[in-house]
Amino acid sequence: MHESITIKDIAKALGFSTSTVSRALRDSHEISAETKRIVLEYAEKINYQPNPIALSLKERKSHSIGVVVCEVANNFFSQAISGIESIAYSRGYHVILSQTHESFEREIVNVNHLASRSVDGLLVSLSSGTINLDHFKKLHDKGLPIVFFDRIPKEINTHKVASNNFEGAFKATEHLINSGFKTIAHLANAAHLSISTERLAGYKAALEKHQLTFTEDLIKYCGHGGMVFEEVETAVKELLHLKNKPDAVLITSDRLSTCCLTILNHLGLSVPDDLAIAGFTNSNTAELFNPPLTTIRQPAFKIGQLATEKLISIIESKYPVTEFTTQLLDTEFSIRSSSVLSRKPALPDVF
Amino acid sequence: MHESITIKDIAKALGFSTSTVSRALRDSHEISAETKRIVLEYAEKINYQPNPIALSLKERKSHSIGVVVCEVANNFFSQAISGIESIAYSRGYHVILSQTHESFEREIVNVNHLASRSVDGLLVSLSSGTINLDHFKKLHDKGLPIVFFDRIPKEINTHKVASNNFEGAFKATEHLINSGFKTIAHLANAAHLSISTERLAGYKAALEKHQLTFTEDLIKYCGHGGMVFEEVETAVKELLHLKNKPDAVLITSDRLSTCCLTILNHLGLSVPDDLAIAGFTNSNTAELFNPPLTTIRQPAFKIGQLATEKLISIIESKYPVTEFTTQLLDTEFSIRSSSVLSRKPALPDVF
DNA sequence: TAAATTTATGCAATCGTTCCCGACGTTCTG
DNA sequence: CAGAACGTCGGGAACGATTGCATAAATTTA
Repeated sequence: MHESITIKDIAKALGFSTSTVSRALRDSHEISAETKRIVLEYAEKINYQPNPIALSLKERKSHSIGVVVCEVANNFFSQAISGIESIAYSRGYHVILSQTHESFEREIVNVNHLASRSVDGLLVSLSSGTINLDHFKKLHDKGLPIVFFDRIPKEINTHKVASNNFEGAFKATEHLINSGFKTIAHLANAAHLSISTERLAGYKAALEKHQLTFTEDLIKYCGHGGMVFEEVETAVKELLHLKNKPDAVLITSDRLSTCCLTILNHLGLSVPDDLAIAGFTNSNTAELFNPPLTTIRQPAFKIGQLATEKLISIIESKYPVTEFTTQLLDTEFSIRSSSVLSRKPALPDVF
Repeated sequence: MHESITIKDIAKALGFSTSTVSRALRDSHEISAETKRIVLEYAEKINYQPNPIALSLKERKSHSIGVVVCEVANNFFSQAISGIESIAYSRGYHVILSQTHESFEREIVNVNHLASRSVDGLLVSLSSGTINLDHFKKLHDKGLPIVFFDRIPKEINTHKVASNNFEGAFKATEHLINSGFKTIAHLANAAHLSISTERLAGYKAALEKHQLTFTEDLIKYCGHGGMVFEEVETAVKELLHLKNKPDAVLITSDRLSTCCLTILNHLGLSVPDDLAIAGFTNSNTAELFNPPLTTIRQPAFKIGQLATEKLISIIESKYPVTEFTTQLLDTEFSIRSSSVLSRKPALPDVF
């Protein structure tokens, strides 16, 4: 890739100046039709490609956006990234990927690495290890466009796109209640994440609406979100040994859902008879599970698309953007046998 | 992000020339210790960050690698990308993502877009729509480092990393034979992909070894690799209506495996009694399926890592690389109930 | 016909950095 | 003590493109 041709080569070959060539290629009005033709034909012939890095330097714009997620190999995030890529591609932006592995330090390093002017904007889903947002605030104050998605912070005023986690959890919990379950546990990701608090709130609201008392014991947090199997195993076992043993559990994370099902299968427990399950997951195969899993599915692809559109709108805005939105997208609730008792028919879900 | 500080600002503030500042920051031997101290302290104080784009222009190196895959939201590829990111990150490279959606045209556009000098090398898994490799050859001849992984071409001489598809298919087929199945169908991705031909060869070899005759009818190709459900549905139904109806099927693609199981469940057929299944998939939840799915799993993460290491080794090589390797990594075979008859005990797998 | 305008092009600065080369001053060598 | 050697530093040309300004020729206008 060293003998790459530049505008200078064209100028030299054709006897023009570089400015004339540049303008001809850009179809400037101040270049004669004849000159344009000559330049364009020659450029075409030798397959001239403008150097994007030189352009970036000049325009102070890299035409690329950085994506910061905890893990790529995850149903939700890979779908979201697919959405991000689709929009970015169509708008002429490159997508640069980085993973935090739920580590605060890694998030700081990645964000700064991306931000040190090689990226026009950032698309971020917070890591569970994030304990403060200074690294984002600093960049945001400097004027770097940032859009948060899925795991979003309250403290930073910018566009945010996420699922309607409250309603997703509310609906699923209400479904469990309507299906006849009385003691509903809650298995969650790291407690401080927006997805956790919002889903917990939805869960609580559903309990309250149906006059079920909320018990702290029934809430279990798994800080690693299912990445550490033992953590989930302990949590599930603790739930099962409770005096007020739950008959159902709402699981608010993808990996947690599958982990929990695995654990119950290993323990030889029957789902839903011993313990019913409804879980947040973006797996495409929940229907295939044994038993088929009742799921709350997030519109991951759409979330990625919307977040990217909003980011690019900030990037390309002529004037500073000060009005920001937080957009919540509805989740998709699918009732399957993991939450419907086989021995006694379930009550109708509407009532 | 406009008031970003440059080496010039430091020079002006400190009364040095830009060259001195640059050298001081680079810890050049021709700068006095005292000057270095002053410059470094000041740079630290005002949080100077070198402009990577200017560096790229100067060094003709972007410190980023382009990844071209058909689909991010896919178990195998998202795991592979995770491996790619892990190595790239540790070696100081950015990962730029693009998807072809199995389209030839899109592959050409993406590859050229990435290659037009904004990327130091390319990591490619071919799309199923790819009918010729001219776009890669052109770039490869120009000196752009390319490493292929998973779906690899024969015609281009460079590093390649993939699974040992032959052996994976061979083992699984032999397992089906040893489990007592006589008529083993083969459900595959687009016929011309390396993964398809290699897996087909493994399948044929196992049949041959066990004196089973190979029948063309029993091979069904799904050009969209399971992205188009109807295509798979048609293929499966055709298999089921064959005069020599298969009692087992080897499925050689991730999405195809789950699609097929879904279809069989929908048809009310019992797996493995009506039709046994063994499939290539990188799903983490095959164990949870109904029935648990016998799988051939590819070391996706490792493949991504190795491919990236090889790519970076070419990129950073002082002299032109002419010796290339094709590395095949072993697959992981997990026998589960989808391939083991419940009515009659299976024959031992060894023998 | 002189002046004003338009047309088509070149010059040179710019983006932020590196690095070759030259210019000092000091110290060492013979 | 002259010259070499060294240690420090600045000037300025790159890298590849864009663009404001100047300029020359051609054309129009008065």
